[in-house]
Amino acid sequence: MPELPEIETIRKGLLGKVLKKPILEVQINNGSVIKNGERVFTKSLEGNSFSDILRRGKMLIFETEKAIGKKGGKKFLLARLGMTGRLVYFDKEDELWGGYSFKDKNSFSNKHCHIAICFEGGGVLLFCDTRRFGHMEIVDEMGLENKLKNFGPEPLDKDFTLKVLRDIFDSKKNDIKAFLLNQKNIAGIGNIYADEILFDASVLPMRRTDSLLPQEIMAIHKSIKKILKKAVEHRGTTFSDYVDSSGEKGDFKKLLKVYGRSGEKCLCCKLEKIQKIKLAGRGTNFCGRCQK
DNA sequence: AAGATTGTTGCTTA
DNA sequence: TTAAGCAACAATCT
Repeated sequence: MPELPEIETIRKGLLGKVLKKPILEVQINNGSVIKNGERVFTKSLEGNSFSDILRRGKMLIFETEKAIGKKGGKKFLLARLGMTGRLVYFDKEDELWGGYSFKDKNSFSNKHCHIAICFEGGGVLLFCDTRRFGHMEIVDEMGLENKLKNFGPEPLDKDFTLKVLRDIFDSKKNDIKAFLLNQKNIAGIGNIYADEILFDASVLPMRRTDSLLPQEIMAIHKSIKKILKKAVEHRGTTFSDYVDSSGEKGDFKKLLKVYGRSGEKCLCCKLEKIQKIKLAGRGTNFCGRCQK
């Protein structure tokens, strides 16, 4: 599942590949992944280029160079990858991991490849998504502002202090697992890292937020920073589908301590087996001995 | 062959 | 007004 570390890895990879390159054409294989009309989408991109790529939580923001359209103002391409979305870039002559290719007009190699953005010089950015939870969307500055309102703070920013986290906890009463998954509280944490963070902080996922002791909140704050930072350094986790913009897998899977390890022995106490329950509608893995 | 997989939204309820 | 809880979505794998 692409979460903050995976999206950040994709962002950094694409920065060196697509910036400032003129977009020659946009090919659409399956328009249902585009929230705009296909014409608006294509018109906003063709003849334009990307001047920067930003990230907010799990959302990628491609800033375009030129203002296009009567109203004026720059447009932004928003990309959300959902569960199985991929954004892969390759030059025409390259063979790509997973067997994707895009050689000529309307020749998508794979039915799960939905959009191809073709650059001058032969480079192609492909948006693929088997389960189609992902979306792409063109917004103007107002639209972008509205989207950004839905996100809590960026957990790896310096501004995300212990005090900030404490303030977000105020008036919340759900379990800590659901709290971490809610993008309005903190941006970018998904199911894998929520479980890993809580294991690292030695806090049980079903604990109510209003029952947490000050030192437990401190531990959670520390673990959020630690786990996400380490996962970014390892270029994310590939559990099933995730690959980066070059088609490479992430390296963090070998450092997972609870996610995907239910029934196996806890790596910390080496006694208890990792349990799996359902919380906030999601599979939730934890050690009943190490987490309190 | 039914059930599990998860990010996000939108609806209902408190 | 704000938060919690949950179903729905989509396709594939076990």
